[in-house]
Amino acid sequence: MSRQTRSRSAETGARIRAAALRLIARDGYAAVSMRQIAGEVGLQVGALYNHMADKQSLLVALMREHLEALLAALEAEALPEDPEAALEGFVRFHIRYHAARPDEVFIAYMELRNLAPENFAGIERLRRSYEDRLQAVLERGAERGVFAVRDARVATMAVIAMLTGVTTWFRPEGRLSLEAVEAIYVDMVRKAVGAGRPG
Amino acid sequence: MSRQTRSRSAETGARIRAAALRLIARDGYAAVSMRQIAGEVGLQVGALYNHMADKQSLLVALMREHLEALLAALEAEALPEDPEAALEGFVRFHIRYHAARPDEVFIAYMELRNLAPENFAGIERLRRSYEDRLQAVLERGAERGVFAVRDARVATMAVIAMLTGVTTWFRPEGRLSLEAVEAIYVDMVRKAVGAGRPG
DNA sequence: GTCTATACCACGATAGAC
DNA sequence: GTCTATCGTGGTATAGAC
Repeated sequence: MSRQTRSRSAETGARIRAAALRLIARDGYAAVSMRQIAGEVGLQVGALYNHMADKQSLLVALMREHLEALLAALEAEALPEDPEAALEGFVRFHIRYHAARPDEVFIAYMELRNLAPENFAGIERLRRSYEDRLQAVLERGAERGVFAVRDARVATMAVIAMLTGVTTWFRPEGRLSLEAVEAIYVDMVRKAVGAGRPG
Repeated sequence: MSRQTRSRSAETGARIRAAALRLIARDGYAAVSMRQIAGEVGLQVGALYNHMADKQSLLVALMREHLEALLAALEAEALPEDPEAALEGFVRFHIRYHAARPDEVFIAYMELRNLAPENFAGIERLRRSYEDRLQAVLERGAERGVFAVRDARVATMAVIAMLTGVTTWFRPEGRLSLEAVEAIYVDMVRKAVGAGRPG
């Protein structure tokens, strides 16, 4: 009854977000209409507004869900304490997680400008919190003298940009397996931050 | 006369593209209306169509102009033949050129999905041609044994993603000067591709 | 919670006077 | 080459019946 109603409603909301995710990743937030999303789910436009306040909050929900899941997954990874091992773990995790979710990644990076300022701030905080995990690894390695990093913040941004870039060209059916790509990036990132060098 | 008319017309076209560049970089192609662009230039909507066939060809013109200028500027740079020197030259050039043109860069990377397929192909060819300049440097270095690169194509994509990422956070009034940022990236990129190591 | 119907507005693009 | 005016379409969001 009430439980069934609630669960059915929650399910519809999830189906709406799933459809919106796919459409927005393909065409962009501004180019996707509420009518399109409704059609994809088999609803009329008006029914969407039983599940969200407006179009903007739909976008916010997609980004927030993605970033919170990303953070939770990184937590679950439980990176080792050793900086070199933690760095390799982070690189492999980031590539694997992002390559598996190209739609979410695309939206979270490209649709930031469509967020109202108050929403932008919250999303940026989540992203920053993710970046800070990598930065902490680099700083720990630098302190211990196992990494040679001139500026941990810049190195963090450089590594994340490099890794996220994989989603723009990687195709599962392509020349290289994901495992092979991970290995190449682990190698490049390790070298970039001066890991494994004679002290 | 006819010359004046032509030059005035060309100038209006340039002002339209400049306004469109700024607006599209800020709000996205789909979110910017022809009316907005016209208003910015001080024209009525209809007048825009004296200078372009439609909205799509405006976007194509912006991207094409950017990528052609980028390629020409790289040519003008005349990278040295020595791989290590050429790599440093490319890194500094790419960061400097892109940091100075955030609007163009943003559009060229983010609005690809708004291109009709036939336009997409041409734009992608230009981008690929730019990437190939870096790839050639990496391959030459690898052949001579001065770089340690497992896969030149992947390394190319990794380096470009890393460098272009600078535009997402760099601010001239920020903590680091552009010169300082360049130096940090030269260092990281050199290490990432194994330059300057004992043979 | 979904439906039909609609309010209200903005869109890209074009026509024709000047 | 720019203007005014308009066509035809589709946008977000809401109202009220069921």
